Amino acid sequence: MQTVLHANRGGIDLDATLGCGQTFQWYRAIDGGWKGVADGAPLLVRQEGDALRCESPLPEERIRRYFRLNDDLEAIYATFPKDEPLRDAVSQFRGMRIIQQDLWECLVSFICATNANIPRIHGMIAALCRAYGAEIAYGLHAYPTPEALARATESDLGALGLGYRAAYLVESAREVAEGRFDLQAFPSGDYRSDHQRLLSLAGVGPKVADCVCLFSLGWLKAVPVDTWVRRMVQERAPSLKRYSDMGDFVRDWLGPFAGYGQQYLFHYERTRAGRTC
DNA sequence: AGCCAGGTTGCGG
DNA sequence: CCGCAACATGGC
Repeated sequence: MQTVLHANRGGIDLDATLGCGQTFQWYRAIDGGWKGVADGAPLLVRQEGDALRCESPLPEERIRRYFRLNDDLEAIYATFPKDEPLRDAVSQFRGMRIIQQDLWECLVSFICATNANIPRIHGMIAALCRAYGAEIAYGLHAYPTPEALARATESDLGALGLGYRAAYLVESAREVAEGRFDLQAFPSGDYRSDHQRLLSLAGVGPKVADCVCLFSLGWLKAVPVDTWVRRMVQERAPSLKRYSDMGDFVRDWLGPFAGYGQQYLFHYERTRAGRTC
């Protein structure tokens, strides 16, 4: 079915939202829109001003939640510091929204994302979905379920070019498929608790756990400290070394929506450095 | 060609 | 707790 969904204050910048490195299985459609998978279902979406024209079997509320269309971006921007890099980033990508992805999809994405660049992450996940994900529309594959990946072997996934991530993915898939790790327990209501529990999965360290907290669990204060964020922190606080200290520094710097601010800075720095994907 | 990439792990101090 | 090397591979 087709629907038009209007974004809350701040509008929507769909290209930035889908292209800023928080999700990796969206493709530009011929009409200038995007096609992809949201919560396991196919979704065609095109921006029309401050609204999204969508075609999907998903109910409207699921799509609104996926794109966080109810977030009041103007209110969030108002909490940001007046620092120059962030002001530039916000003016350049006004309307970019943190999205709220399915937990397992998000885990798969960011376990694969470790120590790889964004174009390569696209390729790895595309190969994974083609090989192990159900075809849910013409040419469009869903993410593989935990059960499907649990049946694979490390060398099966290695053949897809995942490198050492293959072993982590199979191990974590088995933890979930065999009931030792309960996805339904998230979110718990406490950011620290969610973050710590995610660390027990193979291939999930503090940074991946923060990506999941921010991009799936809705913890807008979660700050994934990757190489780009680390560089920005070390320009301002060269003495900081520990992951948790750098995260706390960014939360202190950017405020209660630090995860949102971090994403604007991340995308700004990366595109400024010449990256286009 | 060589460095870098949305890091994590397992080791020794 | 800390620092550090190994890890597998492709993009640029």
